[in-house]
Amino acid sequence: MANASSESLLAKKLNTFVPLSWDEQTRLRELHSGAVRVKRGKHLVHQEAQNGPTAYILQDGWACTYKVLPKAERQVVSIAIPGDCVGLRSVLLRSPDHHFSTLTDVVVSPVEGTRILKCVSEFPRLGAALLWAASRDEAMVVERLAGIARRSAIERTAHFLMELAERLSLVELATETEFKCPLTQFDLADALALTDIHVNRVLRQLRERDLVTLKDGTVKIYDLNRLRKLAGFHGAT
Amino acid sequence: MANASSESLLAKKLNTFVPLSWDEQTRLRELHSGAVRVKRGKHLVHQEAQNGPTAYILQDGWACTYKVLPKAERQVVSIAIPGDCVGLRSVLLRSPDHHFSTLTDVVVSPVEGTRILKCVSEFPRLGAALLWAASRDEAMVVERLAGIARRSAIERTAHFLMELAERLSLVELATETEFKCPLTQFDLADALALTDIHVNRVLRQLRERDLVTLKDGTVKIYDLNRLRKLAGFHGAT
DNA sequence: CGACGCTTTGACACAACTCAACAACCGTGG
DNA sequence: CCACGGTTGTTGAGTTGTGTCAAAGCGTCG
Repeated sequence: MANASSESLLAKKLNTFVPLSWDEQTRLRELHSGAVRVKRGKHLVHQEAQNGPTAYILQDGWACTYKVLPKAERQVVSIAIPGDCVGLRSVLLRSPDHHFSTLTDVVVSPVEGTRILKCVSEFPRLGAALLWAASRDEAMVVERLAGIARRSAIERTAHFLMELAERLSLVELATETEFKCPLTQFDLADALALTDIHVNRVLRQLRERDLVTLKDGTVKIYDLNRLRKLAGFHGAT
Repeated sequence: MANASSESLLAKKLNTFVPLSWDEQTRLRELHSGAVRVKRGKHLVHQEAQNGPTAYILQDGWACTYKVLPKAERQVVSIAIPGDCVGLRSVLLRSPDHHFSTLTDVVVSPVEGTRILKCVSEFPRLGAALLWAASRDEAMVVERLAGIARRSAIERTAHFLMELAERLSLVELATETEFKCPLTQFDLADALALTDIHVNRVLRQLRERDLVTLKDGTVKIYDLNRLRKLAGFHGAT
């Protein structure tokens, strides 16, 4: 799973929203110059340094933010794919109290909050783009809330996979019919609010209905229309 | 259910976070000078006027934001009580695609987005306070997500009531043991992701266990400690 | 008075969870 | 080389929490 190109995925994504000038692009590039490798299953400590909370730009690999409840295991709040920022909201707003962890081996660029804020004030359009990204995350949390609340396990799963497909294709990590997905069934369970066992059964159903398969870390979509209908997926946040 | 005092509830709430100067207070007051009555069950149209999206400051009564899914009924995303802003996030970020509606007869002050933004840039501390309020909302959405995902119906309900109690006491609309709650069991069902029928059963259980009652629009808490334990409530966002 | 909105209750169905195995696939070390 | 434990996936049998359907009670308001 190599980084697709030398151009930053984040830049690519933001570009589809607000076309960025060359100045802005380079500045963005500077922001995530320092890349760090982190092993899978690690906690990204979002340290309250003197420079405010740290955000992480994901260059490669997947991560997630989650919450732990007293009794149950963790509930994944959002999944981050290459080109996403983890902890951006914590910088813009002040929402602590959920954790970040890596789902695969990962390459990240830590960015101190103050640097982001400074950058935003110097390049307002960049700020607008980042805000867009943040509000997109926000919208996804709400969508997920509604989904978990009101969709059946199979609809939820279908929807989740389609959302992933859409997001991944924004950074050119997915085609119409296929993409890599390193999530285990445990991870899926944490994200979908199901048991790992039930995730397995649901995946079987999806397979038996010739809709999607998830095998060896790759998702293949066989019938986009029926899948979309099942998920009640509207797309394009 | 009269407006508790001549002082704005919003001001009261923000004050507990950032002490506001007299200037800031008056400016805040100016923001919601125009009060409008709206009947219960109305849609608050969050019109995309030339002045950007409109937010509403709730002076009196309750409202909610919700999403509608293709199949199911609506899912309430957040409940707004007096002193809250509806649609603030839509102003700061750009998250449309959920709706606002009133749960009771209501008194609101519509505020155009641009006015808020202007005010924020002139009075940064006020901005900080508003951001705090927004991020608090955000945190509650996440908490709700986790709750719906991982808590049982009774835990969820208990938690929800405690959250309400805490928020209401911030604007002095709740004592330690009692507060007014105009929500019907249908409303609760929409918020808790349950059926109205099951809400009823859950409320009965809570009553039979001598924890809380909801009767004639008032919630009475009988055993705070056990309730807190049941809900896994940590309080103080 | 009837109509309507809200609550309460019961009987039943089903989706998802729990518990319990087992199979396949690693990488590691003897 | 094989044995090993650890991780992930697969499947079955039985349980349970919620949803569904149906009906009735009770205020209030017109």
